Amino acid sequence: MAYWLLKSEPTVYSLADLQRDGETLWDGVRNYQARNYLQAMQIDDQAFFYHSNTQPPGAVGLMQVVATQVVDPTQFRVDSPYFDAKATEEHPRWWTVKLKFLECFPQMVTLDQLKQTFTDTELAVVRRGNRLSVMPVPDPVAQQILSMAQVRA
DNA sequence: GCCAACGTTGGC
DNA sequence: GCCAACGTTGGC
Repeated sequence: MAYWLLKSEPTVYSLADLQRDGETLWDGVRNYQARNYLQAMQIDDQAFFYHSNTQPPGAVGLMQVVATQVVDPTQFRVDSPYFDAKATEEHPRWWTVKLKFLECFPQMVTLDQLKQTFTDTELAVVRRGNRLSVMPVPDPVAQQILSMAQVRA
């Protein structure tokens, strides 16, 4: 079982939204490196929900992968901001995963805490200027984040 | 609101 | 295929 970190701006889609919905399709990712990570995800992998563009930013909860290799439907919708004219039903360009809510951390693990604890090779999100919205988290790093969040690992 | 980082686009 | 211009992300 692997761990990941997924960013979302809470004004767009927050952990509270996921808690309400139960599960969600993580659609709209339009970056090839992020897509490749999404394609590498396996059922039962877990992902940290990271709130970006907030004060403070940080990891706020945990999700679980419940469906993999899902074709992102927004690429075909002309009225969607994620529409991609080069994608066809026969040859889609963008895949994603479905995630379910697992838990909301008793306390947020802030970016500041993450920066104090990990190097940018251990955890890419702490690298200055990093814009990648989907990234792997090595298992020992994930265990440590869980303990910082006061969640039993 | 500013701007660093960096991916994408398009002219050549 | 190079690279300047541009657009976006996201911390500060």
